[in-house]
Amino acid sequence: MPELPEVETVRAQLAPVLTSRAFASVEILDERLTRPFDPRQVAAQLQGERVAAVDRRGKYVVVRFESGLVLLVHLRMTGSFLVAPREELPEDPHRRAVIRLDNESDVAYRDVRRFGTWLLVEEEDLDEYLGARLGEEPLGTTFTTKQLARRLAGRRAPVKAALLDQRAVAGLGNIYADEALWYAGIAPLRPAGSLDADEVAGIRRGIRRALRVGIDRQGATLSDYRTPSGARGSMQDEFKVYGREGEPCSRCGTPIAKTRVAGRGTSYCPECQR
DNA sequence: AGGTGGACCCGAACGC
DNA sequence: TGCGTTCGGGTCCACC
Repeated sequence: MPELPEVETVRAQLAPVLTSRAFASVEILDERLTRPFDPRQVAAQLQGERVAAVDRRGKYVVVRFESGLVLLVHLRMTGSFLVAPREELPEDPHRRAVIRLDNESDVAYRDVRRFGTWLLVEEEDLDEYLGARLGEEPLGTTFTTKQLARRLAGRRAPVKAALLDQRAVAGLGNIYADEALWYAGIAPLRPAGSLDADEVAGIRRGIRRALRVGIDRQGATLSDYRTPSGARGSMQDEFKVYGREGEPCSRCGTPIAKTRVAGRGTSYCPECQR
């Protein structure tokens, strides 16, 4: 599933393809993608726009145009891009949109489960939109132990649930939350507000470590995820707990356990996560 | 107010 | 073999 490392990999591959190019034409094939807005109108607004930059915030891909228009893409669970030379995109029943650039490239957007979204906003409204939904960037300088502690203080929810709240820290999903808690040696069911300063510091380090490893490996490919060049990530080979139920913990040898936290499948080591 | 659980989707995995 | 059922995952929203 695309979490921060997967989205960052997508951003990094799309940036050189899109930057300074204009959208010659845009075709949106699924009305859900732009809901509640009319896909024909969104496509018309995008046509002719020239890309100034491709950024990322949390799990959003942020395509900035020279005009000040911004396209916010959220891949949700199965969204992906594929870049191909003009007219060479393969057949794909799950294709939801096609961008034809003003050079020799086409960019397809596919999404099996159709949860992904494209939203147009004006640059002046961007910070308000993202600020209402997202906390700090976990790999940025403003993501401090003190800042994270403030976000967790007083919360009775399990720390795993708190880390999945994008307003606490932006970009973690089910997989990297579990990985981060394993690195930190903290049990996922611990009430978020019960953690002391050292434990919060450990979680901050665990988050950054899990995400950095994920970016290094170009994300994790479980079933659908591909980078825009069609490649698979290899983070799944580095998982410490996710999907490793019954296998020995690489730190202490205890079999990895699985439970449910806040309605999510949650993998952890029952021995060395306290 | 803060926490939980359902809805949205659909392919894969599972059970009979 | 073939069918029906369950599951999962990010976010929003209704409900407690």
